[in-house]
Amino acid sequence: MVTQQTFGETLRKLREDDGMPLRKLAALLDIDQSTLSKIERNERKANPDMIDKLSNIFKADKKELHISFVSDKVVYELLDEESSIDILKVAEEKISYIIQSKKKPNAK
Amino acid sequence: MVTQQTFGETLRKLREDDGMPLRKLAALLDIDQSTLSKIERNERKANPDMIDKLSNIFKADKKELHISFVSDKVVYELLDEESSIDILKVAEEKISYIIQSKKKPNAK
DNA sequence: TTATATTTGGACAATTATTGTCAAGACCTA
DNA sequence: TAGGTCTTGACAATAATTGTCCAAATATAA
Repeated sequence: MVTQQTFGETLRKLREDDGMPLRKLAALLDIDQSTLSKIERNERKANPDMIDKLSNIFKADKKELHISFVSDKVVYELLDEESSIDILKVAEEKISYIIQSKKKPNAK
Repeated sequence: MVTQQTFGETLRKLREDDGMPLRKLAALLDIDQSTLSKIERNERKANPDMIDKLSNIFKADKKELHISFVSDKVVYELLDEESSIDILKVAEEKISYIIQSKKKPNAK
């Protein structure tokens, strides 16, 4: 398994592997270059709209980018938590339960 | 394993099992009763300060309440997501990686 | 060195989200 | 009806997020 990196790190790698300057990518994404710089260094959260554009520009898998993006938000929320792994387990149970109830809506 | 319930549902159960009216619990927590009503029905997020008070009032396990509270926030963030389980897995990997790097700060 | 390109930092207003509060309405039980 | 309980919706105050600008810093090349 690949060592997990943040969305920003992923983005920076995509861009640098492509040899594209930050300034140009920012223009393509129609955002300020300082904003993009901050996103790549995890100082700011990305905008979900970016994902579609990024996957087109760099021919990257859209779903992977999306998962990387949202999981970053989750991690950010748990950074100061002690029991973060336990919290994720419980969150997973809750979500599984919600998904299940959607499938069998008449279950009590 | 107990079927997972939301923080609000847990709270309402604690209160009703105790036979305490919402109005009174709101007073003990020093919040408006309409706010508490909304929290119990998951219309609003609870304030983390509530957890200490609740564990004292109902002699409930503070850590469990805390995990229930934070995991709710995570679930809320993933409600509209399709790949929520995948996202949680990735989030867990990222956090494990972060925890690990804290233990061995000189690892590359 | 100088010149040029690139990236980062900090401040700021504008927008959006969250929070606490209130009062009225709905619900229930006697 | 009356009394207690809970819910609803609206609102202002506060806090968080977002996008933008421009100067400072860093890197690259000549």
